[in-house]
Amino acid sequence: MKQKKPNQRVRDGERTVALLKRATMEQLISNGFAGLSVGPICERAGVSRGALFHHFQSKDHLVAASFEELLKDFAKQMHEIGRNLRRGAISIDEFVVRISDTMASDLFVGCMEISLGIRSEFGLSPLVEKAITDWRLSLFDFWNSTFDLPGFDAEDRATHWAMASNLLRGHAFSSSFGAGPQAKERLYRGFPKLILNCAVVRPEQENIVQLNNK
Amino acid sequence: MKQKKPNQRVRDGERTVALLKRATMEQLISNGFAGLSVGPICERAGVSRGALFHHFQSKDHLVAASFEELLKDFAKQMHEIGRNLRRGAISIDEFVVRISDTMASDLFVGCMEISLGIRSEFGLSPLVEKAITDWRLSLFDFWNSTFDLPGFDAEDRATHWAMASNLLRGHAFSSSFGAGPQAKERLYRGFPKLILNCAVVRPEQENIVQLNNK
DNA sequence: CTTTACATACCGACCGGTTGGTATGTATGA
DNA sequence: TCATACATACCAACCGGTCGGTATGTAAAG
Repeated sequence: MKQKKPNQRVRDGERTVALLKRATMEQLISNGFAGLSVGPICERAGVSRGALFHHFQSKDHLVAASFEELLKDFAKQMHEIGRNLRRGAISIDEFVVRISDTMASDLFVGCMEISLGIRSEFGLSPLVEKAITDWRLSLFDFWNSTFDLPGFDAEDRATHWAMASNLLRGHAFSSSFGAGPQAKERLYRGFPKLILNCAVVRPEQENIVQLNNK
Repeated sequence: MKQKKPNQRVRDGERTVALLKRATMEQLISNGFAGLSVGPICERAGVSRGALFHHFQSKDHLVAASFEELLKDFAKQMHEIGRNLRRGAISIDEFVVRISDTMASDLFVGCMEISLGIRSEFGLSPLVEKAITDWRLSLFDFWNSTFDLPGFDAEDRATHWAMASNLLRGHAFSSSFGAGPQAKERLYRGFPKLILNCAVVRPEQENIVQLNNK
């Protein structure tokens, strides 16, 4: 009988791992890659150092695992926004506001930190490589499944998404850098004009060819 | 007798300061903000710790001073490219290649590192604030003095530059992140189409209203 | 032209504190 | 009894920064 009585002592590996991953991303976002030390991470998670190194063979492995989850969350949010647009739940203007705000959120700060981090932390790089590739594909997939671009061939579509994502990335960067509130308004005006004038929202029913499953 | 025998000590303050600033930016670019320690910086510069702290009251002051120079170099390069376009020394296509390559260079990696760094290093932030503001103005100035945008009012122009710079920033970021070579080609195609189709290169003779002198 | 005095440039040992990682011990549950 | 989950104490390496002392340049005094 697996009666689930409330434990005093928490002895739950999965929970500890989840706490550690969440604490790692919080610490990364608030203190940067340079301030990403195991001490504060453990404190945040309410877990001892021993527990950390019991579940992860090194700090890099913890960081990589946490980052992977962050990327998944990120992609999930973008897909969700696209789905809402196709469902008609939000307008195009609202769509633009939401994707740019998502891009300019803490999630993306985390991505930037890691991206710069792996330039010098050679041990971390191979651990996150695959997650980043998957993430890129997933975002391209989001764009393709949200918009149709009549008359565009494959390379045109790739260029179109490259420009759209560059715009959002650049905005995200300057925005978490300390740009004024006008920056947002300008993106809300400029993005649809430059990027979406040739795009058509795919109808909800349309079945999309998935580029990568899962 | 003041014979100039081969000295152990060089004794040239300006030279030492310049060496330290250069070494700091090199170290920042190659090892990131997290790897920006005074030890390696001194080693690179061929100078002792004592000399460093003789000329700079803290590491943050050194970093700020170095960053300031990097931003000036950066802005100077952009202005130079704009001048070459107006002189007719380079084509529009060549112009696009050069500004996007400059944006995607090590100089910008340094900017990103510092930008993220000041999010958590509160001591550094006030030391670089002014330099960043000046840099922003200088780049906007570069854009305005290079292109005329017929029919655009002040806010339109600001939005236009915001989009152009966001595109370049986003490209720079993904490019130093590990994007493939197609990313460049796509920017070379997409940037003129989206951004420059409504812009006219100002003639060389035209006198430009300077937004900020120096 | 010397001698003396003093400011500046520089060196490298050293300090307290923090880092990622480990070795060891203990509570828990099957 | 025995593997697992976690805590604690500890380590060597490294961190930014300080300090006493030395080399060097300059300017006034003799």
